[in-house]
Amino acid sequence: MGRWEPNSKGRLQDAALTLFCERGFDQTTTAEIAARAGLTERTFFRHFTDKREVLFGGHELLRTLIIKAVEDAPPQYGAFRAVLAGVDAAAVQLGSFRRDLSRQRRLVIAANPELRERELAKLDDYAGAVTAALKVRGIDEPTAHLMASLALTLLHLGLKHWTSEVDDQTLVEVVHRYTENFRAEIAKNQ
Amino acid sequence: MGRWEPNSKGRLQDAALTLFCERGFDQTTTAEIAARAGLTERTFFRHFTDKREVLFGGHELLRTLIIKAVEDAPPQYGAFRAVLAGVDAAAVQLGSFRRDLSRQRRLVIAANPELRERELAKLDDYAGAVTAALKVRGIDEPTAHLMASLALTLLHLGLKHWTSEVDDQTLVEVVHRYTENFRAEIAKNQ
DNA sequence: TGACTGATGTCAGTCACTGACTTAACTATA
DNA sequence: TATAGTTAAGTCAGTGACTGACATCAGTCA
Repeated sequence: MGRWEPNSKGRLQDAALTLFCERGFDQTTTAEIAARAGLTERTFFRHFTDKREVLFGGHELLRTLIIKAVEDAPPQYGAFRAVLAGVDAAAVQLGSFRRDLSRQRRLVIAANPELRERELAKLDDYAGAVTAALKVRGIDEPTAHLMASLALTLLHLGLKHWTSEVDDQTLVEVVHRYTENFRAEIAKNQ
Repeated sequence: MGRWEPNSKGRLQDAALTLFCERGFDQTTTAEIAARAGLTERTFFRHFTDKREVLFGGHELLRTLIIKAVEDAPPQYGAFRAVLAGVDAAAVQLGSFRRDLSRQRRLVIAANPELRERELAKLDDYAGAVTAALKVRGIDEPTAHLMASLALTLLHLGLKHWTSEVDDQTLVEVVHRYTENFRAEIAKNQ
């Protein structure tokens, strides 16, 4: 056995989610989270840049996943289809998580404005990466930005539905339905 | 003359923008802003819920303006056109501000992640309001959300261009150009 | 064996933000 | 006109997120 219990970061994340569910985000101090994980507050801030960040693990992984899907989309795909390939990849990944944990996390975030703000920032970070990937495919900057933003909104919406509703659709199916409705509405062009 | 100098809120906003430009957001304390405005820190927090908020005055006004434009769009307009009417209204309003002040503000926000986060939250707030207005027009929730998000991204992009570039286009013109490019790209549908 | 590393602890500090209470000019009303 | 209420501030004493500097000590490597 090592000098310390292993996986301190993961223990902090688990402790935080549990406490946030029990008492709420504001009613939980970083010292309490650390104590529950058998660590000190100072160590919490070595693993996470701030209190909110503890809820957003796995963020970089998802970003690289999306980007890769956009980059690897068939070269004849335009911006819209390329970006949808990215959304699909993310939806498959997110849809493979335990739905109940995703729902817990969503409830905590929904209950707190600061956390919603951070979630938007994460989405924007993804969107920035997707924009860059689209530019490599020859799309002009503003259009790339709009497509990226559209894609992430789509994913976000789908995730909200998937974690709140109790129907049989997979996350991917939900996203596809939303996409088609949107495309039809734009095509009307009136 | 009244007991206090008038327009304390405005003085705080001016003092904040000046200090943020001089030293940066992080290097300025709320006490310093208050002192420069001839007030105390406690009063700062009576006017603004937090330090960042001092940079986002006029927010409610712009929101009602956008919503009204969406609501007042001709009934035969679909979601896309209705939402573009909202963008136009906002662009006209924002485009009427002094470009140099808008640029100052943009530089401060761009230099600080917390401020960018708050700006995204404001955009999301607008988007939520626009979504509601679209639902009244009979648009289904997810499509309304996507259209609203698209509109606000368009506005945000245009504003970034308008405050950074030095060309002759008005904000409204910039937004229209972006819109057309985007519509064309989606219409390709490949 | 001894120097080095790396994850953690300890401690003291700064600063955003809040609650409770106070102050004094303005306003309305008896 | 006196008085009571309102309002926009000030004062003060917190709490808690976050940081920098330094200490510890099991494991590793020369």
